[in-house]
Amino acid sequence: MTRVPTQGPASGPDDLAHTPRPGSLAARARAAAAPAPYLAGLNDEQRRAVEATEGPVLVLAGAGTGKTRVLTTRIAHLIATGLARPSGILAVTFTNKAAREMKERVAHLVGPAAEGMPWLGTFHAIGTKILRRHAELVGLRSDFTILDVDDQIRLLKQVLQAEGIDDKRWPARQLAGLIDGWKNRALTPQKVPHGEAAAFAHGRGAELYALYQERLKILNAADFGDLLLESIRLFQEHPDVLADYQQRFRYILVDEYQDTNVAQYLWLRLVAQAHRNLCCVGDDDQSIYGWRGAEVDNILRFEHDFPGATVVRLERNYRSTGHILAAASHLIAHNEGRLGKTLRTEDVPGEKVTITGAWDSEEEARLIGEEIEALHRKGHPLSEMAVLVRISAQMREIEDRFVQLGLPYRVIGGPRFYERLEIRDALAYLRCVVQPADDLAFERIFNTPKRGLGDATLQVLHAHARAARIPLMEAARFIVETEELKPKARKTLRDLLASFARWSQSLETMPHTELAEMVLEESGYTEMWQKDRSAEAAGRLENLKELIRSLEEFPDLPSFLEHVSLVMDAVENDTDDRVSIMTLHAAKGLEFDTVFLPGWEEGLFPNQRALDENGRAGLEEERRLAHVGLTRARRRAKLYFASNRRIHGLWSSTIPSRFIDELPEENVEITEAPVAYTYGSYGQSRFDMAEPFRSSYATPGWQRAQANSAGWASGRGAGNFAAGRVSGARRGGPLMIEGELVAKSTGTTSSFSAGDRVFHLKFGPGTVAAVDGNKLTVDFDKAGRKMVLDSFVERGS
DNA sequence: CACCGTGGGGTTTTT
DNA sequence: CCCCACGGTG
Repeated sequence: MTRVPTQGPASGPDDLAHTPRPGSLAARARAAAAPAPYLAGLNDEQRRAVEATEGPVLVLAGAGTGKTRVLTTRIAHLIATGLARPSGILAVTFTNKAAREMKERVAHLVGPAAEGMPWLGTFHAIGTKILRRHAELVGLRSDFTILDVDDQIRLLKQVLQAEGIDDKRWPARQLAGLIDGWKNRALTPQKVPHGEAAAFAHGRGAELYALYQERLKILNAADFGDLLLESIRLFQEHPDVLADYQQRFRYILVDEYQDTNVAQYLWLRLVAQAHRNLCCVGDDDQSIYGWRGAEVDNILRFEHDFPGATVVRLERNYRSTGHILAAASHLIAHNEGRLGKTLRTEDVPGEKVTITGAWDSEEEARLIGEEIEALHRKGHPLSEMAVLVRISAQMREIEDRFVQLGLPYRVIGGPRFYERLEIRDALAYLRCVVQPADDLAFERIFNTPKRGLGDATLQVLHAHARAARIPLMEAARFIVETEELKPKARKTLRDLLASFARWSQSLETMPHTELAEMVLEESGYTEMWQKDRSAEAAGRLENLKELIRSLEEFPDLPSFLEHVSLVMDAVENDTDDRVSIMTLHAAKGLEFDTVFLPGWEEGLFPNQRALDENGRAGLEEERRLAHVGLTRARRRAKLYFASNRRIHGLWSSTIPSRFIDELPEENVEITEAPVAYTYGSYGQSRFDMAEPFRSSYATPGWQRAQANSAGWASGRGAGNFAAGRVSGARRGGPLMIEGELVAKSTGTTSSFSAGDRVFHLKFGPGTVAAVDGNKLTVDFDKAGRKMVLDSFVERGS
């Protein structure tokens, strides 16, 4: 158990603040030793982390201990001392926001010298940059497209369909999840463990994964996982390329190391091998992305993986008051798998963490609203308050209440700008203009707005595209010259193709913002929303305008699209005074004066599913989440639990979270139970007991949770054995994704000649009258003379 | 081909 | 309870 001094005597005036007062002993000593201005104000450990430039370094930085400051100062130090040029430093973050922030802060410290830190960015951005330079070595072209999750699922659906797998029983989404997980662990299709592959479509998981990868290569596309996985493959298969980057990156820094997954770890290890100047900063107690493939083990094993590593612990917290820090530290001390840090603060004890029980979630929302209004009346800005929830579904009730109260709020996270329907449609148009071979983009918009081109038309396009191994739009160009489609569809499609050809031509001659506007206008996309009478339409039009506006910040369309596919968030400059509402996950890295934490109930938090699926590890991750939540607060942390909550529409009674039991008595204050609550005879907790603090695992909460999870487990997992292989679905050579029409043509030359007897699926038997490239004029026995594509006929008698 | 009704399923989320 | 995706109908 970690002991946390909450109000011990301050050890000296210098410890009270980041910056020693000028003239103080410490300041004078520092000035004498090394007058580098950027080092001023660092505490001893922070300074050690900055100055230990050589060899592997692990900085264990607890919440609020100045982690970003250490990273940025370290970069400044490397540049200022001449140890490295900006281009010789590799600095990796997880989010674009973190990358942006780091860039700004480095620039602030070292001025224009930091310009051009070309290798500061997210894992994925850096992976992309490297891949584009050597794309041909991994079977891509340098202009490969990056697929988002939507595209990925659409593509997988096609693969499943082609393989005759019922995507009801085996959803593409699920397969996408599996593949994602495999990629996170750097598993290529060949390396997927047999047992795991068996979990999908009767053991065909790995095979489908392989087929998906083939399709990606054909489309000249990479998904997010590939950005890393393919660069690993590049490094492994081309040691000369790897050696080049190893030499280039003299110093490597990694932020949020606890969030790295296996692929990222392998990638780092490859790149860091030569100089071994790898500095990882992280906090094992803030690892909350295990479900997404993050491996806490990476940080726990650092000293083992990089022998001789310097380990620096940053334990002085500059953010929270004593009570909050003590509560958070005691809570996290219940975890076993941790490196262990003892957070200290020299701040005042401050207010105790409050715990409030509500009758139901509605009352909980009401109490939070009232508290916020009370604080606001006392002069606390709303922007310094946040409500942090475990799952997004909790937000609506809170929002409803805030709306009723007229309390301004903003939801952080949620569907992001570039994920909105209208934005993705607009982007798909632009992708088609820039990259006519982008099949997934074309499919997305080819009937948006509705222009009468439906599934039937799409199937015809697909059939020819596959047979001829050409992109959809190219296939369409052939098809509109024949009579495969009904005249109406043919004309519509021809017009659409003509538009795209025109737009693509304007790429060179027209400013890209104007072009984008023109595309949306002429395609009828803008008009579609103008005509729409629904409530969202106006907002969508606004968003489209915003999209055009943001285009101005880029030199051309391709660089804009690259940015979008890697950076899914748009920068918010909302400076209004509003309360923030977000999930605990979204809150990592942020801080507020007052933090409201509703929903601390068994089943919700810790989340039942996390417990069911990951047992003890799941529980520990939930506890880290609780720790993250508490440590977001500077002055006030307010916990809530409800005795009744609606889960999937059904009311059920709930009991307080075991995490509440794990908070030390002396740091919390149980606020007056609201009247309604005393009527409830639900779930005993320490709130109605004489002796409140017993072992957590003996509480009714724990026992009930156990009972529940047993019940859940037994109710699951039956059935799933009937998918069967659809008979007749053939699988051919590597490029035969679908066992349909036999590929005979590569696009322009036909193997048919006049007089051949042929059979067409739609028109029946006939005789070839003339051949023009891949187009045939056929006299059909029943349908008369038609112009068709050779890929739609078979040799017949 | 478009619309509407039903049914199933429903953490957390970045890149 | 609420959102989505699919299947049937006009």
